[in-house]
Amino acid sequence: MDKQIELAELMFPEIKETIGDLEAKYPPRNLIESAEITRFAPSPTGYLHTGSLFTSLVSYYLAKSTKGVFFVRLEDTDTKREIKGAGEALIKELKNFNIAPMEGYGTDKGRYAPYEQSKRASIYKTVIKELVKQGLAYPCFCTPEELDEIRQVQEKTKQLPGYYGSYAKCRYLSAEDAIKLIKEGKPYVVRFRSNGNHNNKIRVHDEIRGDIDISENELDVVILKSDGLPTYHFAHVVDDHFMKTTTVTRGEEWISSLPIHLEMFKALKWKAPKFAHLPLINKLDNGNKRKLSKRKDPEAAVTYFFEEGYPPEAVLVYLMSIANSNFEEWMIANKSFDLDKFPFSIHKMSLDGALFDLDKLAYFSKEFLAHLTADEMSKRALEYAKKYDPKLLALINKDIAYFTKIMNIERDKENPRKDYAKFKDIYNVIRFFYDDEYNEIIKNGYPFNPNIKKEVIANVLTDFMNTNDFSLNEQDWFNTVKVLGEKYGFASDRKAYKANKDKYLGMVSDVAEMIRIALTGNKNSPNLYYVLHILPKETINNRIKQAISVK
RNA sequence: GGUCCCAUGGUCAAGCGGUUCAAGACGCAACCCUCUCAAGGUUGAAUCCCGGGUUCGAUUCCCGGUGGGAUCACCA
Repeated sequence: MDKQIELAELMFPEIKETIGDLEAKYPPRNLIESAEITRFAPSPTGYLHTGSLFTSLVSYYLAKSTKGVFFVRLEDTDTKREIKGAGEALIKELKNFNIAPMEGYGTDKGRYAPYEQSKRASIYKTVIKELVKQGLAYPCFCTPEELDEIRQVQEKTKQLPGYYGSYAKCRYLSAEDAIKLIKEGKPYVVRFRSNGNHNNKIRVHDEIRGDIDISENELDVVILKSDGLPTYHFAHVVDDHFMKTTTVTRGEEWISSLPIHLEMFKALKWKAPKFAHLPLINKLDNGNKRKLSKRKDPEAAVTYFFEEGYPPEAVLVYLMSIANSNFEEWMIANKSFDLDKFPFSIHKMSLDGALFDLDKLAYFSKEFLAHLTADEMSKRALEYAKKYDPKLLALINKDIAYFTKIMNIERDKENPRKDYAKFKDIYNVIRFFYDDEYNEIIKNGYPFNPNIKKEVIANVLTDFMNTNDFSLNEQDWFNTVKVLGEKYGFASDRKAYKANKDKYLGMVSDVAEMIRIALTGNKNSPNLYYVLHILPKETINNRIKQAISVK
């Protein structure tokens, strides 16, 4: 036993604290019993993943709905894959979605600091030192080649792969031999000594899946890498213990390593937190469902939503509709997009992974954008354009009041227009309002109906230009269009036209189309009445003249 | 391949042994409305993976199969 202590001292001479000291340093939280402490623990290896956003959303609202705490911890122990600045970017993106951590990394709050694992090395070592003393962890000197060999043998003989039992050579090394090897300067990792048996089944409870039967862990997993940093398995156990996490929320892919974590909690005599393994968000690929992949799917990174100009609120609402399917009905019943008011329940989570549905996102997004005021819409569009859409920005910058007027078209109605699912859509819909863009649109001609004679079109448009009354309300104005049409042989309504097609050149919709094409260069546009009231009168006349002259 | 998870329409899903002709939403189709479009309204097509049990009765419970997913690193 003395030898064990000697070994531990040799491995961690700088560590003077004990686990007891740490317990004193990180006392229990002072919260009501039902409060859930959740966390988001990303590694800074890239942009925020849509799946991570989903997990964060669930974690955040689990904490919020129980008056608990949602904190963020940076899992930056993989120095090889780490991308500089990714941690800050992750937080920024999270905050953009209004999922602001209440504590930890990215905030100035939290008494369980540090919240970056790279700064917690001494904590992990303190725990490992004690584990070594107790013989529950040991140094392993096996080389990658040796490990490879073991695996090959196991594969050939169809045995459970991994470092365990008789394959775990170093677990049988005496403390003396280990001391000798360390003194010789042999590089090593630290492994956890498992007492489990793969053939034993244990029943564990998952907050959203219920009971799961899994095999005990038998592997002597690495807990401290040769670079002195812990592996995920160990860091998770230590951090979630000392940070007092009550429910670990993470992706389903972690279920298979749950036995490892559970065994470590047990070995350390710590109470394990509850676990909630969330379904993965999938994507249909060639008829097969698969995990949303950062490499293949643009929507896997949340930056995609920013670039396209989906409002974060809509993304969140969509994600919530996946998390709690009753949310959608609640949202409709309460006419509210406010997730904070929704009674979220982790127990209503679906068990299998949803396919990411951009159509549905677009639907929520249209709803959301349509219910913004024109000023809000305009402001947000400007923010978006500044970052991602220079063409749109150029238009907005000409005259923001003009742009806001355009955004206001039929916005205050009971059923507002739903032209935009994302800010990226705006440019194409509204560019005809600007002369340069208009000229660009008509460069290749006007899409006038070839069945109507050019001079008829010219006559109608000229007459319209000379007689249009801008002071009328929408209904009265349109009646004047009907009258105008009748003057040139167009039926004033569909019924009349259908009843006697030979008698007419067309109907009022054909007249409206002429005006529309002259004014916008397009066959489609928002309600003409509003277009006429936004375009300057001079512009209207110029465009009509231009349309007539070009033919 | 071993292990684990999952299985209701194209998608998200209600359902939790017996009035449900199996909700609702998105999408799709048709029609209505309509100056076009975006909407809005109405209607419609479309689902319980298969096979055994248990039961008077299974979409619902159990078992097996099939299918899909996840995981098997000094990555998280």
